[in-house]
Amino acid sequence: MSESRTQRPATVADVARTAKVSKAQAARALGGYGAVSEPVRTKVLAAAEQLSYRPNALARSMNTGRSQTIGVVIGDVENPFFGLATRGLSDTLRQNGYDVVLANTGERVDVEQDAVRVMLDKRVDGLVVSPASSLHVDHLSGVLASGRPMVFLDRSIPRLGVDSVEVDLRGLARQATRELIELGHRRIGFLSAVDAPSDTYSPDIELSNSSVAERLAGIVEACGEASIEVDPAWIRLNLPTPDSISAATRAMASLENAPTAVIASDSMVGLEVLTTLRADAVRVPDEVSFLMFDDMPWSSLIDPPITVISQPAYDMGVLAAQTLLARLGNPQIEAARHVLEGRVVHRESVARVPVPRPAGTQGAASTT
Amino acid sequence: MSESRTQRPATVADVARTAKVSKAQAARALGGYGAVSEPVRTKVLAAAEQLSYRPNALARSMNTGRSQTIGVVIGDVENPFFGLATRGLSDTLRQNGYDVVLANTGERVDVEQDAVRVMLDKRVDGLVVSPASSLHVDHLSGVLASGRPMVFLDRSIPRLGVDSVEVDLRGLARQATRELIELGHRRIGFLSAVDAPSDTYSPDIELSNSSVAERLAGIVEACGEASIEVDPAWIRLNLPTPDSISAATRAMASLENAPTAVIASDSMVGLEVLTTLRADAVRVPDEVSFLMFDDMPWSSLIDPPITVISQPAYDMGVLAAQTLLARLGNPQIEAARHVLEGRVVHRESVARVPVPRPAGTQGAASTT
DNA sequence: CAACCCAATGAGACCGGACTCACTCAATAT
DNA sequence: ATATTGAGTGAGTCCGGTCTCATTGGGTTG
Repeated sequence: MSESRTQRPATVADVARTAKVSKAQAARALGGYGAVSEPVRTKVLAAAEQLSYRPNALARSMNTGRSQTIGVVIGDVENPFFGLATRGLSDTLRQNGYDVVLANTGERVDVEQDAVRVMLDKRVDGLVVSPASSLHVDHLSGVLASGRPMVFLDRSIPRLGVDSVEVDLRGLARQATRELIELGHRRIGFLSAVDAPSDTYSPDIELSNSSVAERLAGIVEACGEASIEVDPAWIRLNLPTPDSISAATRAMASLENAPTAVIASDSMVGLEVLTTLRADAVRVPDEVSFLMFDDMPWSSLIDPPITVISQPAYDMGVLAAQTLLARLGNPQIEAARHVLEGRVVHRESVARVPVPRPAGTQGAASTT
Repeated sequence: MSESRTQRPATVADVARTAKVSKAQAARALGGYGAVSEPVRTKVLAAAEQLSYRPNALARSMNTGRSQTIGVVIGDVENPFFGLATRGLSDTLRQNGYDVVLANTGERVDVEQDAVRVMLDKRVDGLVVSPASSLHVDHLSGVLASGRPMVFLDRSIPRLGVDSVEVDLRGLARQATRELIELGHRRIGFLSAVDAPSDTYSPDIELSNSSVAERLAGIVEACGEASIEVDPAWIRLNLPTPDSISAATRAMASLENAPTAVIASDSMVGLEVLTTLRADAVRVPDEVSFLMFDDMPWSSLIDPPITVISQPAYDMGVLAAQTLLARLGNPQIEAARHVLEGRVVHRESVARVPVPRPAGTQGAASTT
């Protein structure tokens, strides 16, 4: 009854001893390589079974150099877009025998740097990154230098020459904005959580997050086409918390030249904007038109159903995984930008611009 | 200009050679252990810097036996509850120097078994599992036998004597159901995606998923207290897809004795139920009261705002991580069930039962 | 001045697999 | 009958760290 408690797991050597063969033969039988006679194979497998032998993946990785693990570095799994993409990634990778190490950076470059470093130390076979910044990329160049394949998800940094999987956010933003303009909107707002050098827009602003930069660029381009001058106050950045989004929404609404249409950079920002509008009894779309990036299951359920720019998040994850797997198979493949189809889903939160009312009656706040 | 491309990363031996000291001394200086003279330490660190040396975490893990990695095995990151919990886990673990390997089982036991096995092979230091089944637990006992700490999240399997972090779902379900009963409801429906031996309820049903079993038990208990007999047709299980949820919702609504209140097992099921009700123009709460488990940001945004049973998902992740970390520090700690506070958040989707109408006028379907 | 202590150091074992190399021996080719 | 082949085998190296052990030598103590 004196079973050795927490006995250390059996090794090839243990199996070999039990099967009364050499370590090399046991390894061959277990690893399925080299030449092994039938009786030996049988003995070894029986011994392995008996000792419930399991290979130590660490030891194996050490001399194969392959860890069967992929690092996934994203801003926030909590964001449903990334949640879904992560599932696409993890489903696909698992089917191909890879595990996923997940790192959540909270969109902080320093955390990202650290996460990437640790993953390289752990010898991941490849990385999927949604880079927090397109300005600080030394750690990403480092990945390239290490020779490990990498794929960017949702964002890209063209000069690095890395595979990327994205959606034509700029085009979609342009399209959606054009539609707003056709409906008579001339003042279009945009809110994003993105970390930016200034809280509002300026023509020469440089956004570190390329995917938000694209969204904004599309909006600005469409405005440009229609010779609409964009008031910096309509574009609010640096909104990492619900409270800041709420405050920005209110600030924007109480502008003398408040936007008649508002675009949220993602569903999390959108949710907060909508909540604030609801709290302030601002009617959508009668008083403000609203649309947001990312289609969520609830988008069509709320009142009014929300017009959205939909991205195939799950498929993006799948494609990113496939791209990475392809590159693992053949590192020579030329890097490419994979652009998936997104689309504007028209629902009921966007309407023709309300008839302008006499100045001063708009909003509750007094602006002297 | 003939830089060696993709040069293999520097090792301790390389650093030692460059610094002109022994491998052992280099290792000591880099590892910060043993006795190293100041000049040697300086030389070694300089050499390491020059070669941009990074320790190979695999090699290190091999003889320390610790990988600084925790395995997280859950049903579905896409489910916002798990998404949030995962963030709580990963934030906390990262702060303590641990990485997270994520596995998504889709609630399938075979996938879970496989995931756990691979993680043990990779020598994770501990596991956080949301067990898909409380019936097939051999692989989980295996984890225990391996001596690696494990914590259950959201679910528990008491006989295994494993730490768990949960919410008193049974109590909350009982409370919510009692409230429905007080409002006059006598026919209460329940829908869940959980994999079950039969599609509907029976008193001796055995659910593999303990957290759904608790929810259901709470509902049944409250009905029992009020001497309400539960019609099996009110309880629909085995609803893994949106279509099946939708169909079950419709089937339930067209029963002669259709429930006057419906409880959804989680927000994903709830969303689909609500979408179906909306599509069928069933008014909530005028015609059916509705409530669901898990509070989502959109719960209060839709019309009507949804009454929910809220669980502190993020905090559950944090606590699970802390519990695991504590056990890593001291394996002797007695296993405990950690029960966090959840609560019923009253909003507007629950109302007094509608006045019964004459038989035959209820629902569109003819029941002869 | 001998005895002793301990910081500093290098050689090398070790973790657990993968794999190379040299060798045996029976089956086939000449 | 002899040469050639190759399946089958065991000994031992290697991956890149960690860590033990024995040795050296400057400083302290009796």
